[in-house]
Amino acid sequence: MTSHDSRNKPAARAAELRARIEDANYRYHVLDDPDLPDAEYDKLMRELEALETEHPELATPDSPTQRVGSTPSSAFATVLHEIPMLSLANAFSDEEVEDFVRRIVERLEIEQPLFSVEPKFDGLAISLRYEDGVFVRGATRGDGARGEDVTANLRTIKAIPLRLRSGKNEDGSPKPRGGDWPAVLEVRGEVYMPRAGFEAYNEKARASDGKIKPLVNPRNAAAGSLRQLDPRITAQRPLAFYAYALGVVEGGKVPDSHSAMLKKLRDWGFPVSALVDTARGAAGCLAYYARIGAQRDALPFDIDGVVYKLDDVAGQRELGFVGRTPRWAVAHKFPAQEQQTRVEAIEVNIGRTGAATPTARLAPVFVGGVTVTNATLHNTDQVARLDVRIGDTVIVRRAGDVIPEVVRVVPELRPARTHPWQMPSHCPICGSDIVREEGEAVARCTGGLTCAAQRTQAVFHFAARRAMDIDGLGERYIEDLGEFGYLGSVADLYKLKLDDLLEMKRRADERDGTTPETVKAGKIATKWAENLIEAIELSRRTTLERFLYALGIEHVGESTAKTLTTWFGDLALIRHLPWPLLKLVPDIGGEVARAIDAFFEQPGNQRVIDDLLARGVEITDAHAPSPKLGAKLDVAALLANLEAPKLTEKRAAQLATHFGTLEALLDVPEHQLVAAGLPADTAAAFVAWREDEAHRHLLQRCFDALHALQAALPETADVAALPLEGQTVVLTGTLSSLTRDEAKAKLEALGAKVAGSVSKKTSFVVAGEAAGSKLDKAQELGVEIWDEAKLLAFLVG
DNA sequence: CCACCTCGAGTTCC
DNA sequence: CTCGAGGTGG
Repeated sequence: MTSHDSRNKPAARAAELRARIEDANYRYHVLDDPDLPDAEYDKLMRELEALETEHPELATPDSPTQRVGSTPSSAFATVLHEIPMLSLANAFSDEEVEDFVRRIVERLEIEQPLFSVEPKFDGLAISLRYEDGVFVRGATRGDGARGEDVTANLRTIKAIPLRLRSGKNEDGSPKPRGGDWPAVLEVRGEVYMPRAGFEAYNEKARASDGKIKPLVNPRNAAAGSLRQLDPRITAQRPLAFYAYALGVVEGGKVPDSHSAMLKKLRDWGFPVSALVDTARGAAGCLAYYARIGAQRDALPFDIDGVVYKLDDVAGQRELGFVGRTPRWAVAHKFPAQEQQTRVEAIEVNIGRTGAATPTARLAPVFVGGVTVTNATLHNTDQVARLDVRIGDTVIVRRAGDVIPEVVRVVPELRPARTHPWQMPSHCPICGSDIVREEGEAVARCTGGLTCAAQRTQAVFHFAARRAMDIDGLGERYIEDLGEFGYLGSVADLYKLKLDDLLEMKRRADERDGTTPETVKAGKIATKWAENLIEAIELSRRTTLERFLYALGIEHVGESTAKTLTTWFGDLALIRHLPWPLLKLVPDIGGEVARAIDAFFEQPGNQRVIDDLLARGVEITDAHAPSPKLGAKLDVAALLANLEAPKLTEKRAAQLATHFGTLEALLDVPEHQLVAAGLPADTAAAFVAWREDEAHRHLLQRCFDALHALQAALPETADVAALPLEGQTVVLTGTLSSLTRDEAKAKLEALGAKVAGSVSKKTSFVVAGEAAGSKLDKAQELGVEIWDEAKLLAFLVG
């Protein structure tokens, strides 16, 4: 025996062991036909481990022993999906499926298209990347464009091959070394937890006396398991995997039909569901749906529908996408799971604006994978429509996959002596009147900020991530701070000291009779309070947009806050604008303008703003009003906005040209109005209107504000017109080098308005990969179309 | 005046 | 996510 041989002997044995183990995995997970008893498998694994320990140089990253790494990570890196991970359009009825098929028939001009059909697994979509046949990275779907790197956790799933098997020749003989896979291959599929594994795990959890927490349902279990920071925990979870799609493919060819591609994936070592099949036309798809639906409860895993994909890849390419969903595939969902339960109470929630929302408190019921105890009833009308009463038995369903809703009452199970539910006349929190305005769907508590519920919600909104972004200020803390008098208004947040928080906590603990954690820990645990103080401190520097949104003005959400910011630029101006002036701005109509005006007219609100500024809230992006505002500051338009009787746009224009300024109108005698060409009755009506003190005051405020704005307006000479000023742009398809949000922000920065749908007013459409109907529409209307390259060139130049 | 679109607000569960 | 309501354009 040569020394050469003795060096290679362990290496040869290791390779042999790996091949045996991989083959066993393949037979078990892919072929579903195990040939190696568990004990034997374990023995091989132990031998391989021993060998690799003895000869560390033999250990390779794709060895089966390397499935469980040992280093818990502290966070998951973000992975960009070069080819976005799709979301599918849903179909809930036969008609929708028929429509889907008809569209394909019409567009492709083919009869009876062939579909690759498969179950829709209820798990977690992931993407696996193989380079030269070796698994290098795996990521969650995330938002489709970017997900989280969960490679270490995915490695622990035995159904996921760490390296690809050689493909087969036509005659079934294995390909030579290296296989026929592309140099880079991304495989998409679903990680799921088989029901048996789920049950077994929970059995163990129940036996563990609470040491192991039971899993809620297989779907959440799969998602939760992949998000474990420590792969050793993931390794203990019974996870499996099915492949069903491809992502990036480089340096190699893949079959040109979906079904052939799935076969190929199987050869390469990926589990592909045995339930995948092909079907022709809508009828074939619906038959498949019925067939799978009948088996659903007996399947070893959860599914929530079936998926139909046009089998022919060339056809897929031709059909393209609408937004982020392909036109060549659809998910046919099983009907939402419905359950019966009892309404134990109907409670009223008070929102930030005082909106009183009835909520059904339900006997806990397991629907669609979660235990539901609450369901919103939206408003009084909805309760009346359903005639839900306390004590009723109702059918509950999870609408749109998430939000529980009461579908109907089961009348035959209604107990005796019930009566229709009525909105209480007084707020359950503060006792103020609950009033429903004429023609409105919502009833509101009139308590305003004297109502603890509204105050809490207002502060919660103020602190929200998209508002002032005070991290860690949750509802409970806000309630406690309010209860113990630390929060008269949101401005008091910026007065809080560490000691205040600790004192608040002490009193809350005392009230609840809980042992303060500060004592339990044996030392003073102040970290949370320090963090909160720090978060409040960080929130001080903010933008006008966030600040306005945070104030919680009725009808002013993120978008309107942005509109106000771009047009007026400066809080000092905005806080004194009368509503006729606000109304000059596009997208701000009478309702919104009045709401803003009314908010700032409240002295209490002005004081809160003063306090916020005095306590160090700093708006970092104040600027002069938009130069565009100059054109809007038109006396005629402003006059028309006053809504004085009979003062139509035409009359207003007449007055404006004749008198030039608003001031003149405050005292101009009636006969001069007539002399200016106004009909006698209009002039009289105007003078009468002007008599009213409130109206005079409004006029006064209007011209004060007009002057203030005109003074603040930048010199027109300075106006460097933004390149996309006045242009409306629509984005469609997927851009590869930047996200839609980023593209939107960049275009807006150049003055463009980014709209959602194409009309003849659209200046141009930016079409990314797989652009859909918006592109069609643009072509139809002859709207200019840019591709990504042109956009990038423009953004750079 | 109506149809369409966009925005705001409220909501559930882990 | 879904509903209601406000704003705008045809």
